[in-house]
This record gives sequence, C-alpha cells and structure tokens, in this order.
Amino acid sequence: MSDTGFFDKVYQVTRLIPQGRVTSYGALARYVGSPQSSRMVGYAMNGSSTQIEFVPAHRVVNRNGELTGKHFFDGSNTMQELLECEGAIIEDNTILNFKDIFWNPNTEL
DNA sequence: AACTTGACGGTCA
DNA sequence: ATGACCGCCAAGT
Repeated sequence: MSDTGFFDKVYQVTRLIPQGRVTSYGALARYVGSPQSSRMVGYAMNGSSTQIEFVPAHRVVNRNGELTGKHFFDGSNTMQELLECEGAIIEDNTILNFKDIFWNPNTEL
C-alpha cells in the first residue's frame, strides 16, 4: 500500500475505525509510528475531505473525548450528530461514554 | 529557504 | 489538580 507519507497512513487507519467506535489522535499517531505527532493527525484530518475515499474523521477526538475538531465540519454540531447517531453520548462537546466506545488500533487491529 | 502555525499528548513545576 | 513547555511532521506565508 502506498505509504506516501504520514497523512495517508493516518487516513487509512482512520477508515478502519468501526462504526459506533471512536479513537484519539494520539492512538492513531502511535499506530502510524509517530507517538508524539498527535497534532499532525488532526492536521491530516483537516485534509480528509480532499480524499477520494471517505474518512470518518468525526470518530477521532482528543484523549479527553472532546470534540475539538467539530468546528472543521459543515455545521456547528455536525460532528456531534454523526457520533450520537452512532451511539455516542455527548454533552458539552465531550463524549461521556468515551471509555466504552474507545477503539485502540494498537490493541484491536 | 526560513519561520510560524496547527483537530494533541506527555511531562515537569 | 492546574498551568506551562517541548516534541513532532506538513503546509502556508
């Protein structure tokens, strides 16, 4: 597969996130081999919309379960609605059942 | 070509 | 427990 770079790896792993589950930037960063580049993961998500294949960027939140990237979606609460639609309990931009639906690529992949 | 910024995370004071 | 600092890679200016 094309490891054309950091971003592509991130996109590919992100697509593997099961529906109804979420993961963190740090977990993805660690999986692609750059544990300290969690910011880059978020930055990559920024360009996820330019990808041919759909990337469920809404399933990626920070380690605190907060929807820090909701601002980068169409509406103001698009990300939240998508997640709630998949079974997440969200309040004040935070996934309350984060611990329950967390998906760790390093452990479950 | 150099500097700054960015959807984060871990550590140290 | 709260706040500041550093690291990391890519893209924009």
